[in-house]
Amino acid sequence: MERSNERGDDPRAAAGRPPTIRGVAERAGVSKSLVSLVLQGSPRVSDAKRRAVQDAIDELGYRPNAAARSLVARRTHTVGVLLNDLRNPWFVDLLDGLNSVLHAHGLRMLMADGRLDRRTGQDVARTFQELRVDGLVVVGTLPDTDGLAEVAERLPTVIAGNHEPLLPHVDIVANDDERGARLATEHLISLGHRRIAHIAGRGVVGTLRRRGFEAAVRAHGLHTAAVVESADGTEEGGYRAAVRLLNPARRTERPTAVFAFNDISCVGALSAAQELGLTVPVDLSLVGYDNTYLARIRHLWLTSVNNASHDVGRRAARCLLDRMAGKGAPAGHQLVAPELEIRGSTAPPPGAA
Amino acid sequence: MERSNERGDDPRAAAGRPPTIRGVAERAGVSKSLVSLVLQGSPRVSDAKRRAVQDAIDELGYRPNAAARSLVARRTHTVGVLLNDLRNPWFVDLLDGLNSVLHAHGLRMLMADGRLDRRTGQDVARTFQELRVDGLVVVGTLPDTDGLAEVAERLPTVIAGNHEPLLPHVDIVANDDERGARLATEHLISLGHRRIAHIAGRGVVGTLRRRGFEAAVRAHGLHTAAVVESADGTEEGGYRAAVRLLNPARRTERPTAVFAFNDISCVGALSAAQELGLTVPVDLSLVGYDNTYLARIRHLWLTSVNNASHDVGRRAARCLLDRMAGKGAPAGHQLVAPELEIRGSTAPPPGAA
DNA sequence: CCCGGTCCATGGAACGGTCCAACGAGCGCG
DNA sequence: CGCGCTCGTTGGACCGTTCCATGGACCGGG
Repeated sequence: MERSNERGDDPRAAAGRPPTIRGVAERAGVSKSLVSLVLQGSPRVSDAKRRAVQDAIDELGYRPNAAARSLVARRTHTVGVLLNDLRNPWFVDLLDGLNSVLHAHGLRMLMADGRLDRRTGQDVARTFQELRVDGLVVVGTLPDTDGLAEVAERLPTVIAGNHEPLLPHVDIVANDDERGARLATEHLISLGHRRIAHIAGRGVVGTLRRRGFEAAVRAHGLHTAAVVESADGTEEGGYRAAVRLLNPARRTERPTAVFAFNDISCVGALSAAQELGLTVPVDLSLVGYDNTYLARIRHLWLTSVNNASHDVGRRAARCLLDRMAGKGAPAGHQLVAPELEIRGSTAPPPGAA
Repeated sequence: MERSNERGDDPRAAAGRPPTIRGVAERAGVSKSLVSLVLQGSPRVSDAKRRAVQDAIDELGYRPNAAARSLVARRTHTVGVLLNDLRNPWFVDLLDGLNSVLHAHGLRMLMADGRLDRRTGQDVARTFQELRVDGLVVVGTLPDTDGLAEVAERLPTVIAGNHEPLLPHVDIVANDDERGARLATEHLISLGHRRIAHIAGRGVVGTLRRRGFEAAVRAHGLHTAAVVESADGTEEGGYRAAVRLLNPARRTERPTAVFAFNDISCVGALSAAQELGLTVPVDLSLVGYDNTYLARIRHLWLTSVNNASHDVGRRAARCLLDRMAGKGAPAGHQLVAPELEIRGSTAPPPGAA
């Protein structure tokens, strides 16, 4: 088929409005019902008419109107994904996992940025509710929990990569942060470290990772030498916490290893170490969390806990599919086992044999 | 209002389906037309009835159905944003800029990941067309250009942060990559560097940045000492290109400065320098592009070209608004002036006075 | 030849909103 | 007192689909 840029003879431009199913029907010389059948791929249509309809669709450049369709079908085949904090790209693998499963079930994903909620006063969850998406996936931490609670009453909802809020019929899928933190800490202990510090993060995830750290040091009788500094999960926060921890004034008590809340604050700690003249991993070992591409950068090459995002995404998708199928199960809480990814930022402590 | 978890007495759960405008009307003892008027904030409604309707809406938890609404109004007040490569978060500021302007005009943004096009065979642009979004913004490079051409014939479309494809009625807004590359290169030249290399990237953006580099070195008569290595815009690619450039075998000819296609490949070059025993910026100066948060990490602290993403986003939004207003102007091509952000990865060359 | 069944095809009633024409009440004015 | 105007409110048409009930053509069997 030739395509022309001149508006005149292009049948697609004939009407000011986009072509409808009636236009297609008229052009193909059939009823709109038949066109509808062709669109659904019904087998009870003769080949001749099917072809005629298909040709008309192509010639007009017809696209079904999702609004009209979902109005009567009462399904949109669309899942809303609420993202937050696009700057911290730990969720990218999670989205891949989500999409692979959802797409296999004929669902498409639309994303919205939850950060904008606060910034501009729009309620993104509400937008998805008005669009009548078939389901909702909340990725990570959400600023506004009240709005979500209301929406989740009506819409199959799953929270992925975070452990809160706990809501009546909302499943939670995340990596086992406490276990991941234990893995990281035990790795340091097994290398021979005795004075280990933790740079903590905020929220439930922060609490869990801190708890895992504390459990591990306690289990090995190292809790008296363990320190925890609070931070906010940013590079700046990690830097400042590390400066406090590595303060040269109390040199003898300085930790030989630091487990940070996430990769980005771990990088902050790395900078602090460098400024204080400490070489990583010779003088100081560092472990991050999330195994983002930051950790994989050669120049940083951080040992980090892989939070199994892809798997979390896939499982979240399956939970959502179950909910959408109408199984009114009580809210579940799935934990996926994280794994430690050992790279160049950890080694035995300075005085080790 | 008390909220209960028991389904029995919650009026919201009365019907299996979500409440409609008729349900609200019935409960408020008015006609559905009046409810509609209240929803639009019409002034020709008595206060008493307005309150009654508002109460009914709250009690039922009513949310207007966007599908029904857009069907008759023939507007969705929604703009589709096609993202690509979520792993490279240079576009985050761009989205902020976009959103600020679009939201001020009563439009909401929905995002979709274009990478999925190829991976799973879904056509995301088509999805937006079926949803009848009012406009489309393409952010960055798109895998499938044919599909876009077709959609752009029907939908007001703007490309942001990339210079292609060139389509009949599609505006392009991006930073002036050629100029940014000149800025970066001239900064190195003014520091005293004479042997300067460029790690090139792919696509039109890659070509433009390379062209800017070449123009600058030529203008200063340094083109005979200039080298260009091809790469793919990844850390790995930057690393490999840098290894080739800094090869110790031809030590005397080694460049004293490298301008990389983007921050991430610049980080790759940084790693290569480190491995070869070169100290940045003492032995080697590095400049990146995009001024992502990578460049701002203390431990990296790269001099980088700020691509003015926020501004690009705002301008793209304005272009789209103009197109949506029906001004059938020919495709425009706006360039926003980038600025150099000088940090710690650049200094005078080793032998400088 | 008529009847029942199969196979394609069709008209029309939803779906949940918006918007327009129309309508009654109340009021001021001639 | 009646006319016209404004104000607040309402019924109904319509948007573009899906789906259901129905219709006609054709065929084989009684």
